[in-house]
Amino acid sequence: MDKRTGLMQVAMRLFIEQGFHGCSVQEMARHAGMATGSFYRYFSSKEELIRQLYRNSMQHICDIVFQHVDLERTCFASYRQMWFNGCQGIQNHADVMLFKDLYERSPFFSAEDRAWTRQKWQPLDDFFQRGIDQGLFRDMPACLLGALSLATVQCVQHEHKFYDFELTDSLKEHMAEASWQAILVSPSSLSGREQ
Amino acid sequence: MDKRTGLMQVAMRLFIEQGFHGCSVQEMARHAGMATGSFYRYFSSKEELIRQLYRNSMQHICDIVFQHVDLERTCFASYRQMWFNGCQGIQNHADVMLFKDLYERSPFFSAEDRAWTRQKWQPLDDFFQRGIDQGLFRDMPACLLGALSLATVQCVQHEHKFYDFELTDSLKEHMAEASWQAILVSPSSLSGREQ
Amino acid sequence: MDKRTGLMQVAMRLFIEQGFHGCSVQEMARHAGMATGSFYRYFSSKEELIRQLYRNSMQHICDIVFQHVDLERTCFASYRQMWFNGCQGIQNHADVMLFKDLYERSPFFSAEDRAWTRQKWQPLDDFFQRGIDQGLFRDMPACLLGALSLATVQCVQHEHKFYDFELTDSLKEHMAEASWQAILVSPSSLSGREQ
Amino acid sequence: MDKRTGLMQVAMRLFIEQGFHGCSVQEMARHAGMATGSFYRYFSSKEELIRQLYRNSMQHICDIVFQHVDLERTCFASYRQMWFNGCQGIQNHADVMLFKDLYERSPFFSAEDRAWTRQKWQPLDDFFQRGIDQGLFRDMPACLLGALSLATVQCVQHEHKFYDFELTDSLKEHMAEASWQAILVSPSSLSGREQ
DNA sequence: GATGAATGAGGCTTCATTCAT
DNA sequence: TATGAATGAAGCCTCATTCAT
Repeated sequence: MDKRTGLMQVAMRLFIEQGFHGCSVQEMARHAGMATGSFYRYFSSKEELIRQLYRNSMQHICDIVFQHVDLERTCFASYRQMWFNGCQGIQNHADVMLFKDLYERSPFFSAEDRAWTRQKWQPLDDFFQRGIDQGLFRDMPACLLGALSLATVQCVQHEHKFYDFELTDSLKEHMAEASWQAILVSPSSLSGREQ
Repeated sequence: MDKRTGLMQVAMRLFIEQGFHGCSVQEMARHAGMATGSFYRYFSSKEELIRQLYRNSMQHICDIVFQHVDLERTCFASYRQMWFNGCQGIQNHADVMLFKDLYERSPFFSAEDRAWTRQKWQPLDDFFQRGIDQGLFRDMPACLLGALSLATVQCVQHEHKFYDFELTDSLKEHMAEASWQAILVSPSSLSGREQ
Repeated sequence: MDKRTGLMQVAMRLFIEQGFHGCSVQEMARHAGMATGSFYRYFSSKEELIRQLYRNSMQHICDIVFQHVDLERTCFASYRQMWFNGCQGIQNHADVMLFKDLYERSPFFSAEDRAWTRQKWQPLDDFFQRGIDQGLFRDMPACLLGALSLATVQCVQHEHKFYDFELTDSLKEHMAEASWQAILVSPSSLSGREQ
Repeated sequence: MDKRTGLMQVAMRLFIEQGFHGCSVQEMARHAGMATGSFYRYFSSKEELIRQLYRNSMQHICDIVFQHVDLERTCFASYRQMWFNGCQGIQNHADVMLFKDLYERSPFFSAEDRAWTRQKWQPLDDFFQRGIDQGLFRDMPACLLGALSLATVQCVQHEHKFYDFELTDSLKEHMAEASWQAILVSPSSLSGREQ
C-alpha cells in the first residue's frame, strides 16, 4: 500500500481517537513506519493532511451513499438504497464518517470547505427538491428534508457512543421506512414507492 | 456576574470557534478580564473547566428540552413541546448545543460522561419506551426512536453550517409534525394527538 | 503558641519532607492556620523565613550539644556529654538537625552563614585545640578532629535513612567511646578520662 | 563528547551550585549548547535526569572507593585504601560526592533509591560484618561502623564549606589511621594491620 | 529519497508577593 | 490586623517544522 495512503489511514484513526492535537506528526510518522521528516514528503503540513483527509472522507461518503442509486428517480427505492448505503458506512467505514463529523465541528472547517461540501451533496438536494416540486415531499428547504431523513444515519452512529445495539437488516429496513415517512406530504401513502 | 461564570461563557464560545486546543488558558483569562494565574482559582485545570462545561451544557440542554413537558403523557403534544424547546435551544442557546456536540466527539468524552449523559436522557428513553409498549411507536430500541425524531434538531443545527434558512414558527411546526410521523407505527394517524 | 513559631515549625517540617521549593507560602500558611497574606506579617519573604529557620536551628543544635557540658575541661566526660546530647538531637529534635543539613547544602547557604556558624562552633574548636595543645588529641586542624568525632552524629542520623536500628543507651555509650578513640593521640589510653 | 554526558555534567554542577529548582531546563540546555527542546531527546524529564545523575554518581563513588581494594581481606590496608580513595573523591570528583549528598536529602530520594544504594554498599557492610565476626571491630550494626569510620570522609568534605585546609598526604594518612582506631575493639593494637 | 536530531515558540501550571476590603 | 483574591513572571514540557547527513 502507498505510504501516503498508510499515513492518511493512520492519521484518521488517531485523530478520531485523540483529537487533532492529541496526535503529533511524530506519532503519525512512527505509526506509519517512517521517519518524522518523511511526513513532509507527502504533505506540506499537518494541516494539509487534515484538509485532504476531510475532502477524501467526504468524497468517500458521497461515493458510498450514492452507490447504485438513481438519484433522478425520486422514489422510496432510491431513498432506501441511500439509507442502506449510509448504514454500510456506519458499519464498514465508521472512521470516515466519524472523521467528517470531527472535522466539520473543528476550526479547520472553512467557508471553502462548506462550499465544496454543499456542491458534493447537490445531487441529494436536487433529489429532495424534485420531490417537493412533485408534491411528494413536504415543502421546506431541501436541506431540512435531509436533516429529517437521511441525516439521521449520523444520529444513529452517534447513539452508538451511548447505547449498544446491533444494526440488523430488519432494523435498517424499519428505520429506512420510518425516516421516509417523516418527509412525505402524506405519510403512509404509498406515494413514491415502487408499485 | 460571577467571574467563574464569565470564564465559562468565554471559554465555551472560544472552544466552539477555535477548538479545545486553539484556545489557551491565557486567552480565556484575558477575554474574561483576569490574569492568567487567576484562572486556576476557579478551575483546577483547563480540562476540569472543559468537563464542567459539558456537564453544565448537557444539564442546560435537558432543562430546556424538558421544560413544560409532561413526559408521562406519551402524545404528540409532549413531543411537539420538546421539539419547540429544542429549536429554542438552537436559536437562543446555540453555544450550549454546539459545545455538547464538540465535546462528545472529543477525546475528553469518557465512559463516565457516557453513563452520566444516558441517565440524564432516561426520561426521554422512558417516553419512547412507553410509546412502544402502547403500540404507538415503532418497535425498535428507544434510542433509535430518538435518533429518528428529536435528535434531528441537532441535524438541523448542523445544516445551518452549510445552508442559510430561517427557523420560522411554521417551519418548526412543520418539522415537529414531520419527525413525529417517522416514529409512529401508523403514520398519518391521529394517534397520540390530542383530539 | 506563637503564630510565628507555629509557622516556623510547620515550615521546617514541610521543607524537610518536600524541599524548599516543594512547599509554597500558601501551603505553609494553610498548615499554620492562617491566610496567605498573613505570612508576610511575620516574615518579609519566604527566603527570610528560611534563613531564620537556619539560624534558629543552628542555635538550637548548639544549645543542645553544649548543654551541661563544661567545654573548658578537655576530657572524655565532656566529649561523652556532647555525644549524648547529639544523640538526643537525633532522637528528639530530628527536624532541626535535618533542616540544618538541608540548608547547608542549598544555595541559600551564604558566606555570611558560614561565618556565623563557625563562630557558633568556636567553643568546640577551642575544645579540640586545647586537646591538641595538651598532647591529648591528634595534631590536625581542629575542624577535622570534629569531622572524625562529633560530626559522626550526623552520619548516624543519615544512616537512619538507609538502615533501621535503635539508638539504645548502650549503643550510644559504645559509639561515644569509639569516636573518642579516633582523635586520641594514644588510643585506648585512659588519658582524658575521668579517673 | 556525548551531548547527553555533557548535559549531565552541566546539570550536576548547576544543581550543586543552585539547587534542583534553581536551575531550569532552559539554563541547562543553554549551558550544554543546545535548544530547550533538545533536552528532552536525552531525558524524558528533568526528574529523570536528576535520578540518573544520582545513580551514576553513586555508582561512580562506589567505583572510586572500592578501587584496588580487596574487600575480602578485613585489615587496615584495605580500609586505608578506601580512605585514600574517598579522599581522592573529595579532591578530584567533588561534584559527584556533593551531588549524592544533595540528592539524598531531597524529596527525590525514594525508597527504591534507598534499596538500590544499600545494595551498592553491601560489600562494605560485609567487610565490617566480617571484622565484627573476627572480633576485630566493635560489635554494633555494620552501618554504624561505617558512620564512625569511612563516612567521615563526607564530614571532611562538608567541613571544607566552613574551613580552609589542605588535604595533604600526611593528613590523609593521619585521618585514615585515626578513623580506623574508632572501630577497633582494642584501639592502638596492631590488629588488622599488616605486619 | 529518507532519516531523525535539532529548534524554539507556545501551552499549561505554579507560586511568591501585593493589596483592597 | 487579617484575609484571600489577584497578579504575572517563570518553569516544565510538547510539537510542527527544518535540515545536515
